[in-house]
Amino acid sequence: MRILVARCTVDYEGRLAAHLAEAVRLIMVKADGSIAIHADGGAYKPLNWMNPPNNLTETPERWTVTNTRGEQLVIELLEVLSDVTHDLGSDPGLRKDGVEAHLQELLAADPSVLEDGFRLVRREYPTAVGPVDMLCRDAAGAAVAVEIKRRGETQGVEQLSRYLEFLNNDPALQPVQGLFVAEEIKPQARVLADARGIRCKVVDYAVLRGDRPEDLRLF
Amino acid sequence: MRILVARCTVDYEGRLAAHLAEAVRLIMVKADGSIAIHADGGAYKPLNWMNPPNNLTETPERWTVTNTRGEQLVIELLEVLSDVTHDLGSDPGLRKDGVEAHLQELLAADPSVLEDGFRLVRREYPTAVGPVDMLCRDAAGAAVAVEIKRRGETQGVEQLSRYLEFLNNDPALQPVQGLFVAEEIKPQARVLADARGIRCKVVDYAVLRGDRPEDLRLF
DNA sequence: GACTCTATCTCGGTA
DNA sequence: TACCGAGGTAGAGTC
Repeated sequence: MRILVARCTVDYEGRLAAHLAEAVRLIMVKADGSIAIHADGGAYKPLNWMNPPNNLTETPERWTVTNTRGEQLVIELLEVLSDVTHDLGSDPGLRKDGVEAHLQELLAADPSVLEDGFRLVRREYPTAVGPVDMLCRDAAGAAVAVEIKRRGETQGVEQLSRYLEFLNNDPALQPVQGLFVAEEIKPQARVLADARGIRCKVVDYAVLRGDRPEDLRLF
Repeated sequence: MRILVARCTVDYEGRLAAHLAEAVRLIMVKADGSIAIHADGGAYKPLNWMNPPNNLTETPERWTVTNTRGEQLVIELLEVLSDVTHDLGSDPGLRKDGVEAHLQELLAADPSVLEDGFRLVRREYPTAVGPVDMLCRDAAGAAVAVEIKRRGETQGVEQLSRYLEFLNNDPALQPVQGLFVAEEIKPQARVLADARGIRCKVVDYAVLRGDRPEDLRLF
């Protein structure tokens, strides 16, 4: 990884046009050829960047970075304050716990959490417009399509609506109800779900995993 | 900005749990207190990060970063290869041209571009499921809900469908037609719009802005 | 390669 | 502050 600190201006032409006026910034060139330009604020996003693969043409005053999609980044170097290179080696990568996939696994393992008497028919139940996260039968034997999200937004309700539209064309299943499950459900998503006759259920990943019994959450 | 290159392990506990095994990485500490940890690949995303405001507790072997939302990042420093600090000063920021907002402004300024006789009722017209980009009346006085995108995809059509569903419940407006406007409309989006009775209109930002007259685009 | 969906999305706007 | 939507979304998985 090459780390440059320099007073510079930057121009990007590609999916849109963007310009950075003169200032001191960090320019990171990674082993895969990617380039990122950071200011001294905002943890996550570089001001400008180019994803690999890139072609870098370098002169002392100007770097021109192009890629195969017709995007171009031009860095005018007015003053280089530092220019160092470190060999970082490869990274073992990030291990995560608590994403939507884990939520799905826990709910599939015990669907009765969603409602008494629920039993799982199939995970990733296929429809013509994509797979439903879970298809269940309730205590009365009626089919229920379950869509699971970490954050419940209107988009997820739309997704479930589409699945229900198709599932309700299957004589072996119909009528199919909808259940929208998330750790957090936004007001607009709830309004839309109500309008579509879809029920909502909020769950807690930590509780499902058994870390914190439900009654302890009162504190 | 402080730039550390170090062999380290990292643990994050917050919106989810994540772990990074031992490796050499770049640790960036910005003036606003934000922290980002980068590997030598992937231009954009740090492996781990903490957004400001943060509280950083530092010992030679361990950094503990916490914020007000109960998130915590712990960095175990096994070997520090470099530790430098640069004063970058403030950044004038990024100027962008060609985003959706600019498209909206130009169309709001002259809705007749969309169709002869169109006049604007209101931008960001509110509904229970979110605001429509523009509500217009056509030459005959009929209401038209307009959704504007840079890239027209099925999602945008779904969005407009949702608005229309609710707008058509308003006796003062109904019947409300839909018009989907974008610089580029994907085939699938067009098919879906047709199926929903929504009209499509392709516009060109440069032409609207007046840079390039329509007839010059033939070359 | 194109399409789909998630994300510790980030970031900006607004009520 | 919370909510909403755009983004050069990026990045991962699937077909």
